[in-house]
Amino acid sequence: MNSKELIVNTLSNVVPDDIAKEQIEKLIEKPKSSDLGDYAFPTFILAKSLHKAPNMIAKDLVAEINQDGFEKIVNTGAYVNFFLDKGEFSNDILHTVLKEQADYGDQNQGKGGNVPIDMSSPNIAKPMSMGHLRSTVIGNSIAKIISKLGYSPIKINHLGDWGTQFGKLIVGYKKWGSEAEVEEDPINNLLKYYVRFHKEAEEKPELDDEARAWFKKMEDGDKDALALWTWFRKLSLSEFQKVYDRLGVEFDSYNGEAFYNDKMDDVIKTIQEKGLLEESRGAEIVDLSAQDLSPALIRKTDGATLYITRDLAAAIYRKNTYNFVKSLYVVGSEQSEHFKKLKAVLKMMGYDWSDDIHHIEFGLITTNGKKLSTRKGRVILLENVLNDAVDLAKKQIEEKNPGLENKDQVAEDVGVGAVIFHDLKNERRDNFDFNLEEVVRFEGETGPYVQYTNARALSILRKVGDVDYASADSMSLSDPEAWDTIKLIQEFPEIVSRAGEKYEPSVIAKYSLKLAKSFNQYYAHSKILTEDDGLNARLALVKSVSIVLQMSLNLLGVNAPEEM
RNA sequence: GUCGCAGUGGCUCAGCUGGAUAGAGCAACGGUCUUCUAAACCGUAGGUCAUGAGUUCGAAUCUCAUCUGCGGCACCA
Repeated sequence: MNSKELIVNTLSNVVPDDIAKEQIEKLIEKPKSSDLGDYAFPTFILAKSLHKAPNMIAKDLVAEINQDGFEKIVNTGAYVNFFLDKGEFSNDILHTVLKEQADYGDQNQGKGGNVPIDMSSPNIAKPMSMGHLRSTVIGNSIAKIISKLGYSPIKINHLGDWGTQFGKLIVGYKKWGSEAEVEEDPINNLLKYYVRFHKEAEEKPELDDEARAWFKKMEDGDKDALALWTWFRKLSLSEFQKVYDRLGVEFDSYNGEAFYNDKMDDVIKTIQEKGLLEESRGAEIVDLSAQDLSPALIRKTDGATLYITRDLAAAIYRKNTYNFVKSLYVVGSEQSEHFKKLKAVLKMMGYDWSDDIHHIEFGLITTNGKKLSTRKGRVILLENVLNDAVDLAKKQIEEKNPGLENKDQVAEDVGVGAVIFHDLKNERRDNFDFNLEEVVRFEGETGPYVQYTNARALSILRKVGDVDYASADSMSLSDPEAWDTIKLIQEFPEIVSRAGEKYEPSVIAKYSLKLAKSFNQYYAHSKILTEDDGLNARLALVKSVSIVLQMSLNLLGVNAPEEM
């Protein structure tokens, strides 16, 4: 019986019969402050039926209640406050964590079901920006979280490797570029052509016609055009790979837009067969006015397909290939309309599984309050941000721990970790204005703070050497200084499932900060390494904290250096 | 115009399905390293939770309206 069940049972013996156990369980809450106990039962709802003031009810309940198994049960105002037996509780939880280790918190609500996650999806020949970072790290973290909940995530990098921008790129390259230049620094030089193209096209609209012509050649299978496309794609991909390596992200599929080129005719045919395709203003659409949405443009006036056509093909392909239980798209919230349409069209096509598609939207990153724009050259290069962060981390190490052995690796872990953590710390939907100083901050509520806490815990464990605390019979720890930390460790499984249900890595990030803070407080106020009866239990606590902190960081995709 | 998202101390944000005096972190000020890593810890100061109604025993949390900001709104993705 867990502690909550114990409380429900205890209460149900003294509360009027018309209040069901489930109802009691729903009413039980956690007080804001530990001084008020570990759980509380508000008595307001009993006031009417008992014709008594809530304060009196709480007092009477406490007088009647059986206190066995608790440290104490008292009333404060209208609340009945429960204080758990610290020794027993800590003994249970610490044993569990030390036994299960990295499996602690594992759950099986997913039952192995496949969950494709559309994430990252940078555009070929453009640098990865902070926006792509968001999609990448959020998707990666969600993959790890749902994997712990028993799902099988499939990480798909839906590369932007097709479209009219390649026509522009080819024009730009032919006019202003050279092979040597591109080989030397592919992304930046390709970007240079792209930005210049847009600048010059403002004056010379005929450039746009040229670009369209080149893209048409690509679609028609022209050898020269496709050779250039293949080359750009290959160079870009290997540049992207460098960033993914640093972020520790791997993909199960790189099927991007081009992959669906030969799969769209079938989709359009099906839409037509179901009688959904209409002509409007020279284009072919699916009318969605019944769903209060603007029409889905399936084919342009010139016969070319569009974004949604491709996404329909992709959605169907993924259902056929993976037979998913859910299909996730980690894409900015400015596209929420698009996903509503996508789901609506699928539904109209008779695919009920469209309900299993979820748009995991996130807020956009701005600079000085303005949206980033590749075309205007207003980008924040992810690589620069990572480099700056790592440099700063290196500097900190030189200052604070100059004797550290693998400084460069640790600087990489800390710098990159700070950037990832910063991105995941807040709710996904929040917009944020990019501020380098804030992103690479190492103090306070940051990734490095959590990493540092873990490193200190590990340092203690290194110091004790061969004390066999892990197999000790008793890990009973009634030290009030340690109590908040113990309770937080116990909460971890609940936190993981909440993060999974909401597709919200910030739940994990916030939790890791709370646990780190709580442990740092304990650390600052208690001497852990003293020879007394409590040593085993304290070491078990330190070990448990480090296990859970490392797991939390891991779920976020952040490394946890042993020393820093 | 319309739809969506948001509005909490100087700044950045927590606040779970409504509940006990609204919490953190930065920044400011003041303390704590001969003792387990001071990337830490402790303290002080700072908020009529955008505004106005409503529901409720009880609202930052739910409903409606208003204001402000951001984003989307047919041939980009």
